[in-house]
Amino acid sequence: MAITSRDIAKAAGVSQSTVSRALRGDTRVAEETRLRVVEAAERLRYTPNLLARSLITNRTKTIGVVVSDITNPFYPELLDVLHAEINLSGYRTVLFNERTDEGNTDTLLPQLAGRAVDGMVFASATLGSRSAEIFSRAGLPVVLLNRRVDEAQVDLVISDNYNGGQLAGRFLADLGHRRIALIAGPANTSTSRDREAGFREALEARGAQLDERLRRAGDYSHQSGYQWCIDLMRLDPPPTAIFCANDVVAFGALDAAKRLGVRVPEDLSILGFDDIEMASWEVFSVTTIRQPLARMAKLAVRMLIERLEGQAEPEPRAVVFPTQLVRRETTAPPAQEGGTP
Amino acid sequence: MAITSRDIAKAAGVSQSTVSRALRGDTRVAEETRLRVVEAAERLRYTPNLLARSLITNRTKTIGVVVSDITNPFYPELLDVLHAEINLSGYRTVLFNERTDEGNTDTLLPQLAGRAVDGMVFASATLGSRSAEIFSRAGLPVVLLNRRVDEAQVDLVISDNYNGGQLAGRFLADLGHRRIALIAGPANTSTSRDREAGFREALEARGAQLDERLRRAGDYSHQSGYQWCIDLMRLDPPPTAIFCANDVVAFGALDAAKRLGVRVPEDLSILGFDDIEMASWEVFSVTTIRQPLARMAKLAVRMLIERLEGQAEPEPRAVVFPTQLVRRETTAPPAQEGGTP
DNA sequence: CTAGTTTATGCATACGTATGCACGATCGTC
DNA sequence: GACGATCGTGCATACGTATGCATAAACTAG
Repeated sequence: MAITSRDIAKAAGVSQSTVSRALRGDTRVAEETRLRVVEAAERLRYTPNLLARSLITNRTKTIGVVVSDITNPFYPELLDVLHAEINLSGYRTVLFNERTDEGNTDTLLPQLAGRAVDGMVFASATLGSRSAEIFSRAGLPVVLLNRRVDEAQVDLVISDNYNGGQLAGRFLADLGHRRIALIAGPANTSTSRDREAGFREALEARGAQLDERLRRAGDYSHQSGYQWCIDLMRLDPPPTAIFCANDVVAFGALDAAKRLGVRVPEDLSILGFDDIEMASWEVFSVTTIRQPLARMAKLAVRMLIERLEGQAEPEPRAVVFPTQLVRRETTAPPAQEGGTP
Repeated sequence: MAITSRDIAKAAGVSQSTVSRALRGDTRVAEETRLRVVEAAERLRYTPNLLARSLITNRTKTIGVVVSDITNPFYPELLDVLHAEINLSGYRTVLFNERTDEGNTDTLLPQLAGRAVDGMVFASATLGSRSAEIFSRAGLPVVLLNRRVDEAQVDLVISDNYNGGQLAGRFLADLGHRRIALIAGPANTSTSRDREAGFREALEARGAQLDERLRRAGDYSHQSGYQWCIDLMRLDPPPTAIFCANDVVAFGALDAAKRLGVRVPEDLSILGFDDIEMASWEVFSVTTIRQPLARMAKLAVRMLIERLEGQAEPEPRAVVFPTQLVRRETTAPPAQEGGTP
């Protein structure tokens, strides 16, 4: 049915091995026969069977990318860059959209150990998860993007989330806010943990320690921002600012504020994290802490490829990018308590 | 290095064939030896090499999904459902994020013909594109989701975009609008073409023929909605309503309106298409034409799988889902021309 | 002109699994 | 107790490609 290299061999009057060599550009094959083979291959529309090739070479030219919720706008943005960079390197992208929090590592494992991919990019590792370690130990190159995992001895590309949290805390405190709320991400993510730690440190350094009653934890979703913002604004007195662990959460909070008729930033300041594309949309225009996502994603792929092609030293590398405050329109000094006369 | 079925065979004291049969659940293998094999496999952490398996069975258990711009929120939503359904069926998802408009079908072709996937879901075919046809002709099952391609004899899952356009036109005209603008999608997409055709028909039927000076065409992006909305509102007189070929375009238009200080819906009505998740976010709350995207995506995968498993009749099927108007807060009757005294 | 070298090609095999076929063992039946 | 049926297992091979090794042909050098 399908056309194999043997068919080409027959058509070109050479052996199968010569076909293989000719098409792969082996210098030892004569120019004349190479042309004959290429011609025959094109005429018969031959395309090599990648499976058979991979079986021999033990390389699939495929990279797996794990995200936890592709519906969250944060990931498509990452995925876009990842995919482009992976393609550019001559690899394909296999997508795994796994709720890592549900602990279904088992679903992934067989697929990978089945040598279906050459390497993995984890864009959403959770702290408890041992998947990265398992894969790595199975000899599969792995790079962690955006999140850390404590034990794993793997390549790492993240931004300085602790410092990002500090920037956030400093900024809000310096604006004059004192009743500052926090909507954190999942406890088992390094991003949320580090951002919160930095945030707390900065607040404390300014004598504005985080009131535990103003702390909420969600799952980095729009829904969690929406729901917790409503919840927080019901307090008496309500917070004058909310630090959201995520831009998407900030969008949810903004939505809630609009729903409640709370004016942003006059009555409530909202601060996000990531600076995804949408954060700059006019309706949001959210002040946020920027991570250089595109550069991070690119580097992650490059590091993985390097390791795949065997040019990388064995020791795992960790690259940390700086974060940066981006001022937009969702933050302002708090309103005067008493109001104007 | 890696553990093969031969290692298991040795460990369990049977032949390689028996291992294969035992693990695949062949009934002809004795229960006792089956257990012995399974035990050995687990003990040695054996995972079958999928490449070798695929080479024999000629099935990779992998489905390719093509989207044109994963950054566009429309696609992640589709992708989420597609991926889930594909996983559920025991398949993997290979992602292709190709700007089909750039005609780089050539990048795709070798990968597929290389039997790297069992079938393809095209979520963003363009009218001119012959890729679907090519793949289909190469014996690779293909299903078109969301968009049509004229010539191709392949399975098709779309919604009634023509009728959706009619709903839009009818709704705006019946609200009393007469200066109605259109921001269309790319001319080479069936969705945009059909929506526009239905829209025009409905307007004409109400004596409110589309003014060509109020027509713009973009690329379904936020950016295009933003830019064209600003452009349209500079006209004198400006339109009182804009039908956007897409929710994302509508978001862009809303953004522009906010930027310009134009009140929505008081000064300007905005109507979208798709009803993606974000459309219901409070900041947008955009009136739109709903397509049952989740159901469409699920069906597309099911149809493909059916064809893969060979239970489907050879004739291509086309399923068309109905659309539906969803009223939210971005549409209202036009303001009185003269204003109130 | 011969021996040694280079060059171009083919032969054979391997990758790891699935499976048709054959064969030995076990069972039931009369 | 012998014979056919059934069952369980192993042998051999195939999938399509890549590659080490051998070899034939062409060439170089003395």
